[in-house]
Amino acid sequence: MRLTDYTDYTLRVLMFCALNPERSITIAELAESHAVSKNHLMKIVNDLARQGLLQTTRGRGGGLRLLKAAADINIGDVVRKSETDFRMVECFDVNHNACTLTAHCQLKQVFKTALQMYLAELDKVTLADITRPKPGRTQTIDRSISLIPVSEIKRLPVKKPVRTKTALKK
Amino acid sequence: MRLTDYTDYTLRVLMFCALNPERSITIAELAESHAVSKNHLMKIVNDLARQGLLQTTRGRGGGLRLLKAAADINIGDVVRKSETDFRMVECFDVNHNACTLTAHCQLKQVFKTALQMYLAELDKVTLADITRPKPGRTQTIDRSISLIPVSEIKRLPVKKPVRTKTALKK
DNA sequence: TAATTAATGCATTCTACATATATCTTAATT
DNA sequence: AATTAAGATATATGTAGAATGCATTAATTA
Repeated sequence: MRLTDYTDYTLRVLMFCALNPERSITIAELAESHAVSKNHLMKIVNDLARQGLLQTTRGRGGGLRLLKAAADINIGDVVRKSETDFRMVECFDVNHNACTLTAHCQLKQVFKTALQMYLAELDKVTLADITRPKPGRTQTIDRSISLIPVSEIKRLPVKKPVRTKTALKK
Repeated sequence: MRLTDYTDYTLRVLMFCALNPERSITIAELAESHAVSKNHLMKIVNDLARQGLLQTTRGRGGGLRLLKAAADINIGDVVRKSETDFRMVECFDVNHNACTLTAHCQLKQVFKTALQMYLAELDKVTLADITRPKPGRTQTIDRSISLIPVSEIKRLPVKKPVRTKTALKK
């Protein structure tokens, strides 16, 4: 179960803008800072603009700007819109009443509820919440997000090997 | 955000066994009933056996049997073990303290909590819960799970088109 | 009008998941 | 003993969706 990088970058774009509200951000700048392809970011930025979250201006001096206050941008909403689907269990569909007899539909309900809990948690958070510097630290002057290159991240041993499971993990 | 079919089938195998506790289930039977490849199911069954959930016996008359009471099999545990990873946001890792300065790590925390909520919901449910026939219905005699073929399911218009988003969905 | 920036569409690559093939082991029946 | 029915294991192939890349167009401003 994972979210796409697309969603990840979507959030980063928003955060970057929220952290630099006084100026216009270019896609090129984001691309360099996050070590992602400009093209990929363009789609993301474009989607966000269509959603009314970003103002984009072309031409010299152009770039991106948040159209809403960070406190009015809900993370749950953003994730819901950037993920393509939330398919949990691929079970039966309406046109078969077989499922009313089997217990299987109860499973469906279980996952539905779990998903709701997940999203409800994200709904509690706004962009402002996650771009507020943590308390108990002297506020940094430059608030641009500094990130390690994605290329490096991918090499970190975060992921479990693969589904080999030749040996029973104790 | 989605779960794999692997997890889906894992649950179905367990449910099938739970619904037919009195007899031995063969992989061939499961494969036919669920319209999935035998090979795929074999891996699943094998994993479940390694986890100590299933007893498998080879040879004529062999098959599968649950090793634990359905009420003692927790859905959260099953899902945790069958999914390969739960990566939400691909952000920084320990060896970079940069993240302590940025707000980004707060995002990480948000997703971590959301995931916990999700799994906590599944932890409330056991295999017995989801194989208990719904109340308010005469209990069916044959309790084998009847499923429509996966091939058909896949054709149902459950999924959102794709991420085209050429037009702003209102 | 030249330079800078985003918009768009299409093509390509990559990867995890799903499926297939083949061979081996174990056990029961005859 | 031979045969058949079952699972075990390893390897290979197919595939859908995500991630990138490339090329062209449109808008804006100096």
